[in-house]
Amino acid sequence: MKRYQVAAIFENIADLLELSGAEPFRAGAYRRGARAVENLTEDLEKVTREGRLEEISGIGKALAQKIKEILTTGTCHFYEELRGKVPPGLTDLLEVPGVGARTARVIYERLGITNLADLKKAAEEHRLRDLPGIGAKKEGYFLEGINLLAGRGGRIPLGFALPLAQELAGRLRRLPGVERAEVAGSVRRHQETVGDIDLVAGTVDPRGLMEAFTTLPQVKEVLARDETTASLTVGPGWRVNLWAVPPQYFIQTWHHLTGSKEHNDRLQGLASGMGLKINEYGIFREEDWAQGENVPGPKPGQHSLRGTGEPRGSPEAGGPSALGTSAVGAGSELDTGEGSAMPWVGEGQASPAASRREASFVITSEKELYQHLGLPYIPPELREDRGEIEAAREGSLPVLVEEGDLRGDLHVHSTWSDGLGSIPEMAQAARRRGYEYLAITDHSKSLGIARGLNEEQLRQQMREIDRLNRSWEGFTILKGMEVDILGDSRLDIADDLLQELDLVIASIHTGFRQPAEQINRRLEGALKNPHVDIIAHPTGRLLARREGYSVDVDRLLELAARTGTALEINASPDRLDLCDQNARRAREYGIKLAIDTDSHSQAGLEDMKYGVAVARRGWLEKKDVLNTLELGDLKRWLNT
DNA sequence: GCCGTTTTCGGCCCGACTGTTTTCAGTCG
Ligand SMILES: Nc1nc2c(ncn2[C@H]2C[C@H](O)[C@@H](COP(=O)(O)OP(=O)(O)OP(=O)(O)O)O2)c(=O)[nH]1
Ligand SMILES: [Mg+2]
Ligand SMILES: [Zn+2]
Repeated sequence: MKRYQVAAIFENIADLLELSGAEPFRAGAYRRGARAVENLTEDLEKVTREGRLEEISGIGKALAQKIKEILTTGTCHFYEELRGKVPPGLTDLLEVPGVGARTARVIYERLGITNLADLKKAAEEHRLRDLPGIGAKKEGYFLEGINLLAGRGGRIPLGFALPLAQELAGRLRRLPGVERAEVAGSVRRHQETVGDIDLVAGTVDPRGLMEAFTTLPQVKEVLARDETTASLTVGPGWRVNLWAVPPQYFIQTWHHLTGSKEHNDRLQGLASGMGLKINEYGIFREEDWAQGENVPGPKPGQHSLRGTGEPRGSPEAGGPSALGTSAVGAGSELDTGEGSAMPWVGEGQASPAASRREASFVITSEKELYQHLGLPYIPPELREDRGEIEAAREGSLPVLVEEGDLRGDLHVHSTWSDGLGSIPEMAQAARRRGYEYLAITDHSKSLGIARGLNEEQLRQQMREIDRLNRSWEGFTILKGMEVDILGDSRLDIADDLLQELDLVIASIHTGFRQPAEQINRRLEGALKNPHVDIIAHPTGRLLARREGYSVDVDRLLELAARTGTALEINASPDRLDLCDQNARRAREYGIKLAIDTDSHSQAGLEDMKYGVAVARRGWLEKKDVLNTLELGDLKRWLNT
């Protein structure tokens, strides 16, 4: 857990360095260092003890020394010194759209402003417009931005974003002229929460596409729109961006906009080491690129709707680009006409400089793109610069688990406790999904609010399940329970009864405020109990609603590995617990993971995809996942 | 500050747009 503290300090140092006008690459080194520490799968303190810090890519002598210092003292001198020189409040100003380090610095140096409230006041009093590099327009944007910040929602949970994005992409796909429409950005990478929804379409009729997109029934507000990009909000203010590109650019642009930024960054670095250049328009040999520079053509930056003095965010005009990467080939005289092969490119049309070059290779799939860089295909879930490039180069990328590999669900509730579906109903839903087995794991008695089962009720339920299992073939209900881990680390149900169950899940539902020490003791009790097979939602976090209880994850993993206990990836979209990074750590410990929906209804079984998303982002292969086993093997595993 | 199938020094991802510039820096995706 210390690693987040170190990462936060490094991130902060990077901001403060930029604000102080330091060499940008030096600040960048701290940012890289922050990410390296955050993405470390090993226990940071262990790596430090063993003197292996400098083996981490991005950590050199200076950062290693600072990590040691932070681990022992909680901070470091350099950081404290920097905070003395640069008011730490200045980092808040960076939140304002259009305000970067440079601008924040000028504002501070000239006006002494160090917080958002003062910035707002200064903007209202028109004291910003006289500063160098700032005029009346920027001042207006800043003010607008500050006001927007207040009402800004947090990130969107994937459980909302993914279905919405797929629905929107599906609608776009059906429009005339659209050859492809796909989800990009963090949604495609299946991040647990996303900042916005990014969509890309390859079309011969961008204008028609934009018109249709901005008038979809879900649209709440159109924030910005020009001929090739649009940004709007749906639902409670969730932002959706669409880029339209000519069909021949689709793959490159889709890949570029899938990111992550860090992954793109690394790929581009890799390319330049190979004498190649890669951008959203194609892959270029350096020679070809240099040649292209001489290609005569219209000057870039002539979008007809740009710079018309429209207010920012006007639905009619773009204003300052709502989407930084501008769509390709927009011109003032768009020929949207009847299906010509290259409808976007024509004489006398303005197009950005880079897009006027002809790519050295024709790319028809992302796989080919990676091939040109000497790499195997890297699935979107891995594109985070968390070691996937190195693994790809070594040929050691994991073969990621897929939803189709799963043979059952091991954590499901029924009407016997707080579920909405009866046992037969849940079983039927599981069969419809093609599962071989389903574990019914209702709550235990101490969880009165969920109508937890006592010993007698559990025995009854077990008899009912036996009856049902005798009534069909090719499908098995496993007798299980989600046993509550009590405050004193005992389990809610006695061992002799647990022994009779096929499967025992243990989890914590109370005492969330207890200190880590106590939580870990409780988990330890469960892990050491020979009847406990799986720890459910091991950190207790609720996405965007509740921090987990404080638990020492490294200790938990160590003990789970030692006791041969599986850990859950709870697929319920508001849990996703373990998270991707912890799942990956668990895998490195050799721990088996169970991807479970924790369904309280038949529909809940469909949440499995979110659990699989977490598993894939955690680099899990089929063999790492308990419920990919066929029934016989699963039973053997449960009995050992 | 970090790093090396191009390097131990000199790079560090890339492109587009905007305002305010007098020819480009800052910001963003
Ligand atoms: N090469 C490059 N690509 C970028 C950069 N910033 C963003 N992109 C690309 C990759 C991103 O996935 C994509 C969309 O940008 P977003 O800001 O929406 O990021 P993303 O969707 O990854 O995360 P989010 O959840 O929206 O915050 O654009 C950059 O600095 N360089
Ligand atoms: Mg995004
Ligand atoms: Zn449950």
